[in-house]
Amino acid sequence: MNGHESEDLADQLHSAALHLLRQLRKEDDASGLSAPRLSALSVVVFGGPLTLGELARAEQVRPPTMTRIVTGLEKDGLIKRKGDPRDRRLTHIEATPKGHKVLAAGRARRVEKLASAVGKLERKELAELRRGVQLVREVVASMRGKPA
Amino acid sequence: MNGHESEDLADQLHSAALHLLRQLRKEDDASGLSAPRLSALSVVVFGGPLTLGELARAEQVRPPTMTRIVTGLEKDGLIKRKGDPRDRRLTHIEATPKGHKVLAAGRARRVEKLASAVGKLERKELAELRRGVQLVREVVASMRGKPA
DNA sequence: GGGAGATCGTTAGCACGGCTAACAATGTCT
DNA sequence: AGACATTGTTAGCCGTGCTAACGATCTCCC
Repeated sequence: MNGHESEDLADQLHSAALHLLRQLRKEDDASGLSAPRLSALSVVVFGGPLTLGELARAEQVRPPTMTRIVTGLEKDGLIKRKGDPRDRRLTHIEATPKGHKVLAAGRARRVEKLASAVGKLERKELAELRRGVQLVREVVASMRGKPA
Repeated sequence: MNGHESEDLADQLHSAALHLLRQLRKEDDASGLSAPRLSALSVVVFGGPLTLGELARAEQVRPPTMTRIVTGLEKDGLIKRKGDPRDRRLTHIEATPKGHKVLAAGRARRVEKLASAVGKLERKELAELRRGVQLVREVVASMRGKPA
């Protein structure tokens, strides 16, 4: 087994993700949204209305955590809670127009940042990066599958 | 400009990093160390003794934050503070034998996890992933260069 | 119908990590 | 010696993650 290679790769992946998020966080601060809130908002905007529990599972956090994230987003007027008439335990969550707008703005900001950071990358490298991201997604999915 | 591509890539990179870290955090929990602590310990172990300020810069956090991380690591007996006789403002930080051991163990654990997650990846994909990680590192470095 | 149990979301309370502001201690430089 | 800079710490705020416990609601089965 190529233990050494995997070992290095694990560490570098870990480190790269950590530092990338620290950088992106700074940028996303401009929208007044933390990474978890932005991520959750994104899911709500693109994933249509969904319940709090579904959102928690999608974001891989526990319900109490999602309750607070949602509360924060609602306080900012970015999303809205809606009760379900058929099952009154459920809370459906949907994005407000402002939510759509803020997400788009943050997206634009991040793109601008990434664009400058990616400026020196050749078209070919862009494709390689995209491929790498895809592989990371697969790895994460694989990890989720077999817990520990 | 290929705005659409960059936009998607930015989001996916963001999301992938976020979810990857959430998964790795669970694994690293087994060592009783959070991601920031583990990362800092790693720098100390491989980067030799260095001052708290240097460590803070390396980890891209503010000194007060690093003070607490270091305090936690010291309480666990993984690192040791050492005063500088020549400049008594400085605090040198070095890993204890236990620190080396714990880091190695966590590393092994993570490798095991990654190995299973990567099991379905072909050798070629491994190389692609490595390439992707390298590009992420460059992007992060580029971001650091031009702040905002 | 009615009670047992499952499910959903919330609240309470803990630990941690990020920040700024303010401070003491120390070093440096004029 | 005195003014200034640098280093690390403390205090205090906010956000994120968790578990435990709870109320409300739904379901299922007798």
